[in-house]
Amino acid sequence: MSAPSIPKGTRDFTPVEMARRNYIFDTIRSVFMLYGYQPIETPAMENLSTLMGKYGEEGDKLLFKVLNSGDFLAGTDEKSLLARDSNKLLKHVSEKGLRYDLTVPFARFVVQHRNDIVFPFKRYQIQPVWRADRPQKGRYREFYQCDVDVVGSNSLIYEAEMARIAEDIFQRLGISVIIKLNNRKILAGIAEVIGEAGRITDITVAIDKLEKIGLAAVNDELRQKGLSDEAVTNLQPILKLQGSNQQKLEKLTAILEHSETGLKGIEEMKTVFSYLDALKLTAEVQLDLTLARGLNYYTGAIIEIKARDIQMGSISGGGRYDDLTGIFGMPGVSGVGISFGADRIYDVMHELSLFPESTTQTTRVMVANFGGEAELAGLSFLYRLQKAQISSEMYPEPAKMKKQFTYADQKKIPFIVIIGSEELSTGQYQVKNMVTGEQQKYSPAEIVAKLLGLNI
RNA sequence: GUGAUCGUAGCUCAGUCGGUUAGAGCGUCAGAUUGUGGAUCUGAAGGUCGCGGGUUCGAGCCCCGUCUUUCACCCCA
Repeated sequence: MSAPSIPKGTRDFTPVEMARRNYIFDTIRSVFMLYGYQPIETPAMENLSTLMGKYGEEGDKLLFKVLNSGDFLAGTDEKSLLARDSNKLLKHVSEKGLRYDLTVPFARFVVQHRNDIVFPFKRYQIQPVWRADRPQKGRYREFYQCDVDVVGSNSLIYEAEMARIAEDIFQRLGISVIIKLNNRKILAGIAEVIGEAGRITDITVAIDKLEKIGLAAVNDELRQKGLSDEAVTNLQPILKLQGSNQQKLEKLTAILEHSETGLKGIEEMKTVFSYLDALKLTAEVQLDLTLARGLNYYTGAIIEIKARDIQMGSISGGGRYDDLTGIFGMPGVSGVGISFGADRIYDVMHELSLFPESTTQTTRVMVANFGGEAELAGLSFLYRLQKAQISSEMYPEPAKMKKQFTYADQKKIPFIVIIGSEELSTGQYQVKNMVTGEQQKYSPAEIVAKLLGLNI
């Protein structure tokens, strides 16, 4: 039999890793709750009809599809079978898929539960998502997203709240970040004024690469996508836009003076900046026009967060979506949210050594096992410790002391209680502090009291 | 999806031009120490060289396929 394995891009997590992951999850969760968000969960699988077409063409390809159970070929027609036409075959053999993000399932959830929800609805959701991507640095096929969203309000206060939450979380985790902001309306306005209103996606995807491949290559790509030379020329001042956020907004106001949408986007951006000011944001916030984000449901603000001092994709991203619920038959409900990539945050913290040493929580007390009557007394005392809410365990057999102590040492258990024949006769148990090496005798009641008081 | 790349003991890695029985450090286990961990010393166990096929008298090493890892593109948390 060959060694067992797990699918490409998936991972096991050891107790040490889980302690660190939980540290991240706990931090994120407590901030979400602090800002008044409530948890929900949705199934790992959604109907394919819920997922398809929400993430762009590329997203559809990256969806994991689940084969129908039973005789999955029953509903297929011979023509597409013989033609090996996977696309046509798909809808007959698969009707479910693994969730690709948490935002679309959330929109579905809101529509389905609209009568039970108080709007504006503030929810958080921490669950894994799956993408059939090729794994690479910071990219997995199964990873956790931690989403906060609020639906049922157009208030730009929530845009600012997303940034506020992000800063709060990353401050607590000790990660220094840059918050990048943009607005789809500004992007739409740009497309409008250069005379290519229908090409927002191509334009944004191309200018998103500005930093990576440079101005010339972006222009080449734009022409290749079919933009006129004139449009590309008109785009240049926008691509070359520099200065402070305010200066950029002023220049943009002039450039977009004939685009109503564009001006609205600028107005929104200014309002968000004023809110951020009031919320005392201290992280660097950049107006970044190259920030586009491929997910095609965003309509207003776009937010993305990158860690400083490290080469890693964005560790958090989100934005405003005006009509995601409309796709599911509930129009006119606007939402805004942000997603934190727990696995990338882990990788950043690991590489920058930001985890506190004490994330691993283990047993606090081990009761040594001497067998016979001593074993029974040990068990009784063990239960007494556990009733007092002290995390404790007993060594399972009367092995050599060396072995029992080595076990406690390796598990970093800070205390050992020794109950042997001598202790049984005096009623005074030995307590060894594994950090200092000190050892003293106490009555059982004293031990419990001491451990509760020590709080180590 | 396209193009590269990696895989040898639990971990990190050596392994010459294709040549006998594949090595080291760390870790593990046992003992030195029969009621006391970390340090030291002694010893031991541990391998289908990712998997499958091929070339060869002979393959860890060469060739093909496959899986996995890492990386770039695409896209993204």
